[in-house]
Amino acid sequence: MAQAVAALARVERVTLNGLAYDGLKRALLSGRLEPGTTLTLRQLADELGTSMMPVREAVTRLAAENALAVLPNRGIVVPALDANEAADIWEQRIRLEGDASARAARHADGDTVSRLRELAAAVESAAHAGDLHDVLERNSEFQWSIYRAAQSRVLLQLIEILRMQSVPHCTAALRVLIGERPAYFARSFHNHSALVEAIARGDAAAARRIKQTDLKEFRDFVNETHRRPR
Amino acid sequence: MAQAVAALARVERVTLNGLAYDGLKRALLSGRLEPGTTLTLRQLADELGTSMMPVREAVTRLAAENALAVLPNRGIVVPALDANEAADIWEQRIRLEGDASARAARHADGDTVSRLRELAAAVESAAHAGDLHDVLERNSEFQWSIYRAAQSRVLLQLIEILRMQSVPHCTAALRVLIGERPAYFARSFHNHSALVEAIARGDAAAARRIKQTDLKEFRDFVNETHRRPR
DNA sequence: TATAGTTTTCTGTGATCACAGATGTCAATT
DNA sequence: AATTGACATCTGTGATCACAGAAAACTATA
Repeated sequence: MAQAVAALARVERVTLNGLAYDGLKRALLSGRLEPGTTLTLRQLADELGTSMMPVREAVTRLAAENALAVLPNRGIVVPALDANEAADIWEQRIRLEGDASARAARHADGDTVSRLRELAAAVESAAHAGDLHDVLERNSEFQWSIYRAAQSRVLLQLIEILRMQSVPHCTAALRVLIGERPAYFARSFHNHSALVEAIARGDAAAARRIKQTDLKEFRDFVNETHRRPR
Repeated sequence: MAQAVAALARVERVTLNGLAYDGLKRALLSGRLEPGTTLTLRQLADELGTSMMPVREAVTRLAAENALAVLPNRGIVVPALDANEAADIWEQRIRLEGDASARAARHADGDTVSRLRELAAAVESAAHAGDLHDVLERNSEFQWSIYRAAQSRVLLQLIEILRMQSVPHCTAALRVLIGERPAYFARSFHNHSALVEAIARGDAAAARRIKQTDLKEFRDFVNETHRRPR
């Protein structure tokens, strides 16, 4: 009994280091940080109310994953991707997130499916309400729920790494698209419900295809935006 | 001119942190660390002749990549994989290392090909000489040269992450196999030269197929060994 | 007024120390 | 003799400080 309690208590050990890491990761994955944004350890430490130490380790971890870059004596920067790197990342994202969607279709049980339906509905209602920040937040929650449903730590790790590099590259384009191409989002929501239904009936091939089509469309929009003269 | 010198000097900035990271990464990728091996920060710091600080950051980075695991107050351990994780890693390794081989076939120039021929020959001669440590070392060098020839930072990053988790899982099996199944290695060398020749003639599909077959055979051997009662 | 040289400030890096939690040792107790 | 308790030792975590390098600001010079 005492052992069970201890096991529960040990589920997650909170460290300032981990807190800083999660915070930065969330900031990257949610698109709050764009390429070129510069940070400093002391500034981040002040924001967290801690010393530089925990922030340092968090930044080091993210730098190891190429999500941040540390400039010798000039701060920390969110790196920009060149065209080749971006293409490589898209290729792998499309494959891995397609894989994860297919696996989700194979592994998802009834509870997971109904949870996904709720999340997809939440995205759509947020879109109708016109709250763009809320749309992005809930959309992110929806997609990660699918990837978690794939029940593969490895897949999740690889997708996280690619997304942390990819999302900042997309956010500027995304902001433009939100203003100019609301039609794109409507289609994306249609894909969402089609994806959930494919998962619901265990159709792995369809789930992969829908997710990959969705990602490719998004990639093309992002590329188109980047090609524009500013 | 002074700028050129500065640019050269800036190519790589040596930090103790990076030194410790590279050292541990090499140890993991070369199979010198097996699952269950425990380390401590102070011990590693003593070995490097530095303070705990650089080692800490290196370990944190590797822990973020799931190559090491830090136990709260009980040291650092090389994690063991369960069957599901191992299967997932194999699946992704086979895909990504196949991708990399195919890309190497598309991108490799004459110099790279002749370098690969040399490295493949070096593996074979080390095998005939019977120096097992040397075989593994040169084999590793050969394979990474192919992956570098793929000219994709992203692919290389993902392969590194998967290999750091996978190699320790394989080493115990590998040691057994070296003793009992030398025939396996002979076949592996044949695959090596076939792979190099596929790359030389720019046959991406063949390069992928050969690499994937090679990896699958190795995976099957490792699994077979793990299934044995000890 | 423009430019070259100096200084000041800010950066990440590394060392040292204090601390709390977990483990293992050893003795006292039943 | 087995078990429980206290204690010593080990661990990673976090804070504080010193330092060298790079950029920026400032000053003196032409």
